[in-house]
Amino acid sequence: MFAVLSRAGDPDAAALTVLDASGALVRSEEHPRRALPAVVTALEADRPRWVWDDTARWYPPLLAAGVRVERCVDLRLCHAILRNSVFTTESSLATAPRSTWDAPGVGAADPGALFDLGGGDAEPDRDEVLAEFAAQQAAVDGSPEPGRIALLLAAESVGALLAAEMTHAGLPWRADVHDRLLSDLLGPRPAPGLRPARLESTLDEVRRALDDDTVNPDSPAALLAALRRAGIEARSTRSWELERVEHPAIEPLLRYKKLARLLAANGWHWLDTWVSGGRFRPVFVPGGVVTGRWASNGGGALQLPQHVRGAVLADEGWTFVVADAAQLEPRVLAAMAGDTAMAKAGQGTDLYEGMVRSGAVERREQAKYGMLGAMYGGTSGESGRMLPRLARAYPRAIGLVEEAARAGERGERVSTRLGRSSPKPGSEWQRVQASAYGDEASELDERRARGDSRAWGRFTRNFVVQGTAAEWALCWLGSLRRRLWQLGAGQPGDGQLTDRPHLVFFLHDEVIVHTPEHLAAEVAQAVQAAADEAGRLLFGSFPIEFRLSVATVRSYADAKD
DNA sequence: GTACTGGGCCAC
DNA sequence: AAACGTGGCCCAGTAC
Repeated sequence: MFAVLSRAGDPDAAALTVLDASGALVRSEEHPRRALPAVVTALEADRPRWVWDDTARWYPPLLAAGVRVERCVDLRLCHAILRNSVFTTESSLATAPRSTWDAPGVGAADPGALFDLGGGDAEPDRDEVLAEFAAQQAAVDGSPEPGRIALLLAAESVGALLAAEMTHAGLPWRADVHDRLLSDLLGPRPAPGLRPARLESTLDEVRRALDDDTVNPDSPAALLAALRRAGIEARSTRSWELERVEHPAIEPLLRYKKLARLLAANGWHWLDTWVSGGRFRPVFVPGGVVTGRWASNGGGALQLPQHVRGAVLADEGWTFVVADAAQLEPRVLAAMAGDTAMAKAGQGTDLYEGMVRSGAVERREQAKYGMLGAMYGGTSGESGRMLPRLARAYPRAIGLVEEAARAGERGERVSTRLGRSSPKPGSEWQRVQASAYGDEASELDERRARGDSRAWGRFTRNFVVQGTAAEWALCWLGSLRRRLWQLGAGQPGDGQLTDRPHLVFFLHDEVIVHTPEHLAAEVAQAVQAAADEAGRLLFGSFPIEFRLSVATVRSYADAKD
């Protein structure tokens, strides 16, 4: 059963259209928007799949009213997948001209879209939503891989629910602890426009050592000039480069850079802007990255530095279960390539250790950097040296990424396990390639074409692995979400999402669950069970293990080993 | 004032 | 070890 929500004639009302499992109309009605929480709650008992144009439009007001739904179809996210997938190229959805369904959705709109009045912010009406839903079902039904695509659409959609739920719940964040942490490192909070005391005194040290009492180290150009005047032959002011320079100014300068970065990125201003009511509420953007990873808006949720994680503290009587998937990408690669040797190396152990034990390489670091290089397209250093040995030991896994790279170099699309496909390279790329084959092609043209071609190959090489890992992660999230909700049932006050164990953070291969303390052990089991389920959903009976490192901690800072 | 770019650094 | 994938976001500097 499907329950379709859309715009009604009256802007203060919404249209509800109920379809049976075959898509036949059951009933159609209109409700005032303020009545939606009650209407949705009543219908949710029948476990419909809610169908709407954009989860970020419909779900937050429901959550604010205390209403959680079990499942949905996010038509905009699904459209983006079907539009581009090599599994649905023949569908009328994929061959139709671009429409408002191809525009970024609510909350994901780029600033340039402000002038695009036909953009994704315009709410489609009932007929438009029903037509799009039908077109999507037809695209799936006509696909050579309907099962995979359908799973991907379901996973993408449950991700959209979860993204809204995590923003709603927020990541517990103790502003007082954060403030103390900043004061300890930087000195007390200064008046606006002034540097904190510790930063100021560190700056003095730098200036004295450079014999330059005005240099601003926040300006790379000015800093580089000052370093040169002091006899330091640096090509840039990057920390990793400066680390190798012997000069009394370097140590305080590196210390200054660390402190300045902390202040700028996660200082008091960040705290004022992004933390309120004891919660940090980033906006997650499902499907925001071409590979299918999530992006985020506001507060830099993709880059919470280790320094400040001590401020992430569970509520009284609650705790965190923090889990991350160990060596997720190489495990995903092993499974998608059907590389039983690599899969076996990861059984019951750290994958890289297993690769050492199997004799492929001597040291864990070699396995790690070798695999990272193989998945990113690295050629230099340790990773480049290890590639031939890895290719001998794991020909199927390495062969898969090499093949993806060659396809990208030719300008072809590649796909993930479930059928998310890479975009075609842009017209400029095509032009550069074509120019290298022209009669008057210069050596420069050829070099540029070769460079662009390899760069696109590195993108497609990484796309298949990163994108399939993102699919695994979505399945993991979806399964975990369901398990957590069930775990919390029957607890006193289990009506609200945040009364039960619930997800509060997700980053590529890592989750944080906020849970009442007495349920922590069951949550930890659920997290692993969900990982196992995700593995089966993507790879069936292929013997790949998805190992997690799971920590039950009151502070996020204590989660890393 | 706003828009944009390059340098730099954080995360996975 | 340092150039090799995906992001967000800060600052300085420049153009308008």
